[in-house]
Amino acid sequence: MRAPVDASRSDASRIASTPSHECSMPTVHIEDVHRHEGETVTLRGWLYNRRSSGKLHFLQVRDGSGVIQAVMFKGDVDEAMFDAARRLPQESSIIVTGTVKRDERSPLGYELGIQTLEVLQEAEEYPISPKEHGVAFLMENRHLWMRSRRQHAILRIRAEIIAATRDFLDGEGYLLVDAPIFTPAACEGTTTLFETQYFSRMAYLTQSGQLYNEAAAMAFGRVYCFGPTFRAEKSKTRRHLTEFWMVEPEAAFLELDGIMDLAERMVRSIVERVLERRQSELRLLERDIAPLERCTEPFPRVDYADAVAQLQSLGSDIQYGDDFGADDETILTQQYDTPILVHRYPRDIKAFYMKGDPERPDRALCVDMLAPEGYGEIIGGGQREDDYQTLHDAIAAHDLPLEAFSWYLDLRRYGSVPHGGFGMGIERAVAWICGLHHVRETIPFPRMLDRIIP
RNA sequence: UCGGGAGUAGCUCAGCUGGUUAGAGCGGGUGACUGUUAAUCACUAGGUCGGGGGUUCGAGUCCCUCCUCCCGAGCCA
Repeated sequence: MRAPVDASRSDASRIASTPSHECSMPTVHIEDVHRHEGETVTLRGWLYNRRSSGKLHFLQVRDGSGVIQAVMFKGDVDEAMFDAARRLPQESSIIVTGTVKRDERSPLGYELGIQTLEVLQEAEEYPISPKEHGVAFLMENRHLWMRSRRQHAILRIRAEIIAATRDFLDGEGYLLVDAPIFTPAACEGTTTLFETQYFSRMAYLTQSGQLYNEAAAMAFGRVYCFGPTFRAEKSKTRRHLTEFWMVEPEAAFLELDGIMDLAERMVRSIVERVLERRQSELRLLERDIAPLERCTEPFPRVDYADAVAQLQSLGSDIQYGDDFGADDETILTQQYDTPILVHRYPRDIKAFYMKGDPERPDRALCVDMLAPEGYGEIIGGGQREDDYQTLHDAIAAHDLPLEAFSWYLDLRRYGSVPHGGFGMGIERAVAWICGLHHVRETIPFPRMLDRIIP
């Protein structure tokens, strides 16, 4: 669909020299131009930036797959086209046809010698200029900020991490069985839930697919769910979103050591795949990849009590029984080169469904994976309580409504087995792997305490 | 929710102990330039100093209040 032409507006509408967007020349994506050296091709995209030098214009053209410099010589095109190109605003939508030329001066290695330029829409003055901007302004313009190189790199790595995660779990024999988003009650009593009207009653947005995953694991053995989760906590930190994506594998007959093995192998395979396929994106983000490359080494497994003792010797005032503060996590992970697995936290600070450690009854068979470089917890999981009466009592002790959990208790009545799993927060994993300061850039449209627009 | 910080041109910021007509760079517009890489150079337009109230001869500047955003804590993935 072409925008209506305003005859009074400009030269731009007059320079259209091709009758349609389906052009006679082969239309290619910028990421593929290296396969068309010497050929005349058509690119469709947007004007990323422009520089001029008298009788030639350098148009940076982007099409989502990459950016290429298209060069227009005054002698090669008619005067109206040359003049229109000179005044074409940033982010105008365009179709350019020209010859692909190898050029050592180009970062891409190739340039396009322009023969024709068609303007689909002359953009209004674009708010994001190729200069510095503040985070608040960029977040307000997130729908446009997505067009920038840096955001492309991050969101491509996000997609790679998601693909790598799914490929890993599929390869391990785990079946995708997604959990619902509307839920009747809390999965974990502690966290604040978003309420929503569900016809004549209230419902809540899920904060974890785990309970449903346990049902699926009893049906299929090894399963995972992958979807958005919601936390209505008033957390304002660089690690928190109110809507975030989580992948949660869960398996029957999987006990704590197996859970830790699975988490470690999964994270390693994700990191290796990003290092293998997203080198250029990591480079653009100026990510130091040395810490990522060390993830091929085994991840240390640290007992909670040993971690507390270690923290105390490093000057923390943490006491046995406390959860780690943000500083504690940072100090602890700085002692290691790889992610670490901290296991067997006190039961009192963990959710009701965690299974107790038979050897140390005050502790749970649970594990958190803490990323290095101060990125904190990226995985939390553990073995689930599989005894009917113990679970029943735990639900009651946490003041949770038993009737809402009757189906969950059924899983302990009909062939209960030891089982467990974990959840990995996608955005935290992306922030760590990309080396970002804040998770808000790791998701296309972040939802935070004070931001729901755009 | 608590503790700190910030709101001045489209953007990034300067503006001193209150003083006359509020500045710069970038971006926009106009012009110059045949290899620019956040191009450069010249000229030019652009402001309810976050909103409201107060103190004062006089407020961008001081006080009160509200709003928005940033950083950190708690909680968590």
